[in-house]
Amino acid sequence: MPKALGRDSACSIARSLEVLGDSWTLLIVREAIVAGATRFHEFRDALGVAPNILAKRLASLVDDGLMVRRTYQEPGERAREEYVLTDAGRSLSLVVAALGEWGRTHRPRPDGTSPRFLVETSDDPVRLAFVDSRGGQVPPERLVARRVPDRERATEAIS
Amino acid sequence: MPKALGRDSACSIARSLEVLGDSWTLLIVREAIVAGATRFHEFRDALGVAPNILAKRLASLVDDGLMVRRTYQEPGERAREEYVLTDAGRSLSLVVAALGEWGRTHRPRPDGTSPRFLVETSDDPVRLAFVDSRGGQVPPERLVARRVPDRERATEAIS
DNA sequence: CTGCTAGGTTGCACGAAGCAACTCAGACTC
DNA sequence: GAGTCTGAGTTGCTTCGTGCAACCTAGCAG
Repeated sequence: MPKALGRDSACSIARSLEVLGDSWTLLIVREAIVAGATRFHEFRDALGVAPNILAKRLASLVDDGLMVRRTYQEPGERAREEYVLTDAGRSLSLVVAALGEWGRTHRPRPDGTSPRFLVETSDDPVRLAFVDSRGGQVPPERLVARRVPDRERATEAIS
Repeated sequence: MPKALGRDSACSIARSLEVLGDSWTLLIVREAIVAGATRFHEFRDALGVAPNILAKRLASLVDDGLMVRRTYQEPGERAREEYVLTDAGRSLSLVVAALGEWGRTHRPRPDGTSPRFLVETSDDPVRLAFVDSRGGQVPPERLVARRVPDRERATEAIS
């Protein structure tokens, strides 16, 4: 976690990375989104992460509002803890999908696996794409990037 | 950088994070994509990163094939180094855009700025979206995630 | 009352991050 | 031709987070 840009940079990417900068965090989120993991041991077994690190990361995710910690109890079992994604956490699926597509394309492995996102009702696989205001897809080569104040979007919508 | 999943995990996201896991790396890429930065001092001044860290990150980016280091010389100047994104580096725009949208939505700031991607010819702003095989947009709530072997995509295309 | 399992906590060792200071080489100034 | 400015780093030191292993605790099973 870089200290200089740190906690409340004006840049939205820096603010995202403040929460997600640690790579375990994104892997935990990936596991929750893709595999539906909710329990401590599911994350630990799937990722091979040390328990102290996992505890700290899960606590950060709860602090940052990406997950909620809930106590639940199955019949005949004792009370357990589970970690469930919030809306903010679930909406990281765009980031997870982008990372997955990039890794699959630019770091290919013959035996690789990737999270794929499918339409719930039809199992139709989906991709990530840039779309313009009329809903048409635009290839990345035809784009330019520019840093813009966030408020301009509201102004745009009004004017 | 997590050691356990580390260098050549079967998961494409873990492989992406192996390269991008350090948050400085993504901020450097962001700066190159959004601001078009190429020179050492441009990155240092924009990000406030310590020069030893920056030198190490840039070297990693070159090693990993996301950037190339080139010597150039402007007339009347001595030879300088510049760092230019490769295709692999430029295609991180999807990841950068996803992080920017997430930060803008879930970590809003009144004085925030975000990188926006615009269509080169028309200045029309674009968004990131999931699209199905027919090019229609699908909201994230209607998706399920599943881990799938990468090869199945090739098989899909054939069958 | 012993073991088993889920969900952690504690205690070190080591490597990376952060900061400041220094280097080096070419061009420009006087 | 001595000083100086500027870009592009390197070196040294300190501190903080990561990784590993070991330990702890609550409940249920036998």
